[in-house]
Amino acid sequence: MKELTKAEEQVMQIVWDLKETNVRDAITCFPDPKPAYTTVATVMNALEKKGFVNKIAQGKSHVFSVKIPKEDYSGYKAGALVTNYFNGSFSRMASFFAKDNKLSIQELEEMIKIAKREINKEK
Amino acid sequence: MKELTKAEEQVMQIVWDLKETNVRDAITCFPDPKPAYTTVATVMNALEKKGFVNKIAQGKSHVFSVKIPKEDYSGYKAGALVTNYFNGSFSRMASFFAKDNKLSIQELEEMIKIAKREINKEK
DNA sequence: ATCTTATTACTAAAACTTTAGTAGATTAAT
DNA sequence: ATTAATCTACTAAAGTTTTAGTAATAAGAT
Repeated sequence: MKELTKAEEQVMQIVWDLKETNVRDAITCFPDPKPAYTTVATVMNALEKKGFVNKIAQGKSHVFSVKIPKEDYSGYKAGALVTNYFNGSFSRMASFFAKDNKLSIQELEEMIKIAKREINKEK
Repeated sequence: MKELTKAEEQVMQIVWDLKETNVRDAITCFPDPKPAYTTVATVMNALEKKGFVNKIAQGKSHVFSVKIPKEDYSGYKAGALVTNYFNGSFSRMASFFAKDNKLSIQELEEMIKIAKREINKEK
């Protein structure tokens, strides 16, 4: 999996959001001050070259659509984070979040449910 | 919290590991081909400027020691990941890991324990 | 058909990151 | 005290990323 740079990631988040978009529409999703048209176009082309989006001619412009789903990249990034910052242990990360009160009761209960469901799957 | 660049992060991981170190010792932790002495020294100084390490003269050289604990930066990175890739929901991330069979039974049980402990804390 | 507007491909300037050299200072050895 | 080795501060080249301009092209309006 190729890495995205900051700028590429920002544009890619918009593509993931919209599923598909042309340059003009993508720009409207940027906070002010909005980047130049050609800036976004350049990044879009980089995303295509890296295989993250498809580029299809449509009318006088191009439509860029998701090629690598957000989930794929999320998984890649999450895996790297756990490896580099939590000794490869997910529960270590969970414990970190829990300690910091970053998790609501609801989220904790949801986590228990998920964990139990997975444990039963294995049996 | 300031962001670390790739090179800075690599050096910082070594400092976190060793707690404190001079440039020469840090270099031994690099895989071959090892970077030049001055390269590591430059990055160390950048880390000091960013407030991640302390720099103390000791004998003819300097000792760099952890100033921002790994946990602080880990938390920052994990928070950003959850925000940007899991809709701000940690349990969504947990579920993602669980589905992918990236979690062992042991880890899942550990997670349940952690969650239960936290839930009881709140009562 | 000409003019205007939108889009793209190509290019490049500006900013940032990485890597390391050089000169000078400090220490250690003889 | 001269020499050798090590370290730092400063500087800068090389590489990468970000941003956007310019020229060419295509579409739409009158």
